[in-house]
Amino acid sequence: MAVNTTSEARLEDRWRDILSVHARTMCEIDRALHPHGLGASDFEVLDILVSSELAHEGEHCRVQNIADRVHLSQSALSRLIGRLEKDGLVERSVCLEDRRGVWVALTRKGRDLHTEVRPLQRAALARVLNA
Amino acid sequence: MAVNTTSEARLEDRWRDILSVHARTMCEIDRALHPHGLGASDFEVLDILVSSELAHEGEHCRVQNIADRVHLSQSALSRLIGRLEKDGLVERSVCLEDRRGVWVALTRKGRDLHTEVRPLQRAALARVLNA
DNA sequence: CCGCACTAGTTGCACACTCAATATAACCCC
DNA sequence: GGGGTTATATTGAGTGTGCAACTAGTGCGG
Repeated sequence: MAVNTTSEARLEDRWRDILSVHARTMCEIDRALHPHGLGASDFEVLDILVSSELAHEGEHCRVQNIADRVHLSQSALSRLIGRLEKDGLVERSVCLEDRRGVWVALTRKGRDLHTEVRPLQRAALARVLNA
Repeated sequence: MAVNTTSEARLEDRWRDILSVHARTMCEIDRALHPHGLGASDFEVLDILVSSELAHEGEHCRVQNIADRVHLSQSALSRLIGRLEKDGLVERSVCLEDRRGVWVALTRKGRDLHTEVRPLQRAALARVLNA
């Protein structure tokens, strides 16, 4: 039982740690990106789109593919993409081969903004995670 | 520069890891506690109150002391305590020695609910963190 | 070919969160 | 001791999120 309670305590400590690091990093990223009109999740989606472009040369990416990589509900992601589109950072278009799906593609503006703010996000990561 | 880019990539990977573990654990805890009318943050506050009771024998705790331990804004915490009070789990009273502050004390119901759901939260932690 | 189950994405709704402003109380220094 | 500053907690406004319901499209089996 003693073992059990100490292992439980370790788990708790670890969880507290995760909570703390998560909160501080999130906050730091938001602070760095907010002046550019982006939140942490917005950047994450932009980042995924860029890396996806590099990976398979395609300019577009299904919403589904983004959803797999980001920890957001379908609806939150849908609205997030809606906001990015409204800001002219991405474009949506129906996927012809499966008309249930929609393609999401970066615009020039989106790509530019990403290259602009990427260093800021990385710096924020470094500040908190290397502390 | 090569060093720089790989260390950056490590940072990114670590961040992705934190994000993933955080999301899954949060979700698991919420799922376990929701049937009892609590969210993860609610439980965390209850847990803090219990441990504070054990620590210095006092039955009450300043809002400030809770705020130091939980990653929420002042206003979010105030409303959270308001909800707990509405549900009869805690009681608020003005702090006599410093009348700016307010005491927060567990009710019997709050203590009971905590002992009831604590194992569930621990189990959720174990499920995700030991995976 | 039609129906039926399944998948992809969006929308309505409720709710918790943050930021900024506010109220009240305490501290402090002249 | 009174006026300015700081500390503590609450409230108002705006926003993002998750759940559940919904629409549209696919594909399989009879």
